[in-house]
Amino acid sequence: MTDTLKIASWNINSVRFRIGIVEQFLKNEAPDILCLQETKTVDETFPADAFRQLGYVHQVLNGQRMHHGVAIVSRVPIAEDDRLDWQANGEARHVGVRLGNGLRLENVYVPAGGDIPDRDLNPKFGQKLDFVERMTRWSEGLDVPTLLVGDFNIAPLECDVWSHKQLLDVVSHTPIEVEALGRLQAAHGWIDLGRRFVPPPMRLYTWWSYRAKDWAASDRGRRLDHMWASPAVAEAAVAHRVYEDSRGWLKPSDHIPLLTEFRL
DNA sequence: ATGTCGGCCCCCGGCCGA
Repeated sequence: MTDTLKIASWNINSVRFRIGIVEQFLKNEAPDILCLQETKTVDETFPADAFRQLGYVHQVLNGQRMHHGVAIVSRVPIAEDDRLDWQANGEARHVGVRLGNGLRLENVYVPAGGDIPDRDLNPKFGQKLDFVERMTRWSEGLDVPTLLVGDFNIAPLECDVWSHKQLLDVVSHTPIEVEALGRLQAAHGWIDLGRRFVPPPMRLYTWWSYRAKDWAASDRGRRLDHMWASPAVAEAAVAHRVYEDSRGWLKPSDHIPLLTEFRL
């Protein structure tokens, strides 16, 4: 008997403000597990009941006041929850769990990194690079099948952005970030599921700025969100897609959900 | 350079971070 498992990841930009579209997404797609980033709430005011009513009774939260915050909600049991601080400053940017089948699921919100791509002029950029470096050290020591998902805030490939040339100096697509992300990927042999299923040079974006007059018409997107799998886990992935519809919904997040289906 | 969001509060307009 084969068992399918559908896992979603979404930077929601305030889970309380957008709980309505989260419910809509869960009703439409019925993933087994949803990983959220930028929940922007402490755990006490996380909309736990709304998720419970849709069957997502297993909830592992790592929230904080005002900014950041991550969560995993699930219809299947999750255990051994873990919260790592890859920035060493107390911000809530990671939560990990283990599934019943042994798979580890790690949900991360990498710092955006500010506007200036220079760690001397902009400490936030340095913190972002240091965060990715700590993830790299962590990846080197990984010895369990793992799925790493979330908002990495880096679009590595030329076809991951609307204009490679115009974004070379824009934080999220600078060579220094792309190289750091490359070292992270190599540290565990991570398989980029997005590009396994939508290979270059195909267009694949997960984020469109709120500042565009018409996000769909200008289509100035970036692929900032990712799902990376250990090699053995990637073998079990049978489908992957992004849910672009939700960017056009009322009061949307600027990010869209990613979905991967596994046959285990 | 701009644009638009959500959340916050010496409470509702002006910031911060994205």
